[in-house]
Amino acid sequence: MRRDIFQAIADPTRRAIIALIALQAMTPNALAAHFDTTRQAVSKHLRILTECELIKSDQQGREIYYTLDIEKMKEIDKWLAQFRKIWETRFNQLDDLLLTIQKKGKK
Amino acid sequence: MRRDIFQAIADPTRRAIIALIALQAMTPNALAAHFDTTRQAVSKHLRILTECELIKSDQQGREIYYTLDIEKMKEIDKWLAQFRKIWETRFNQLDDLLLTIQKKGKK
DNA sequence: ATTTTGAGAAACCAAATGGTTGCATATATA
DNA sequence: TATATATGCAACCATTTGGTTTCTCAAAAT
Repeated sequence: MRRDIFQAIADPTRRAIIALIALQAMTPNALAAHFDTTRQAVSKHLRILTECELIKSDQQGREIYYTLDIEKMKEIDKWLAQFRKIWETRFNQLDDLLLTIQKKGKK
Repeated sequence: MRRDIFQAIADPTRRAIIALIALQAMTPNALAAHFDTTRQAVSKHLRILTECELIKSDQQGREIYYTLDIEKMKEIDKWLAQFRKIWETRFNQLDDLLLTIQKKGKK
């Protein structure tokens, strides 16, 4: 049973859940209303998200509010950093190329 | 058969493949040498990565070089943007808080 | 006190996943 | 020309995944 952020965000429903609770804490019932699945299925997604610490739960009476742990989301960003370095370099290369073309046009 | 970038990067072997060919184009054989699996298994990963357009192939004789399509990687970054907005705001809030504490200490 | 509501856990199921082995094919090399 | 190498594809398999239904439990509401 792999349980890392990348596996967690692989499922579209889980990505939608993340996007929803990023805006405000929500209960499983309220979340389930947004999807074409049972509350139990949503609960399973919440368990997976909890296990990889992307979300936290906060019980209030018989309701449980789930909130996003934005810090954990940064881990995806961290992994992306190595590639961002590349695409920024490429962008600069394109920039240089455009500059060269411009110079040639002027002379 | 879902086939999107998020599902593609869910597998650790595929993430490793992406990281490797980000540095330089590689053949399936060369890639397989880095993992504890058969070349065929790596080939299947390459097919999945190709299907979601994260990589491109470039045949040279009997060898096939695979390269990363860095543009596609930006799509992950685009999805992250909505959350980056949040964590930057939170960071600013913390910043404001620290500033307030500092001011209180001085008066 | 009884009923309703919100939620998680267990048992089950079909489909997807990641791997293997064996095979076919095209390109290099002897 | 015969052989070795690089690759992709198909068939198969065990495990994981995402869903369902049923059940239990605790907290509100009646």
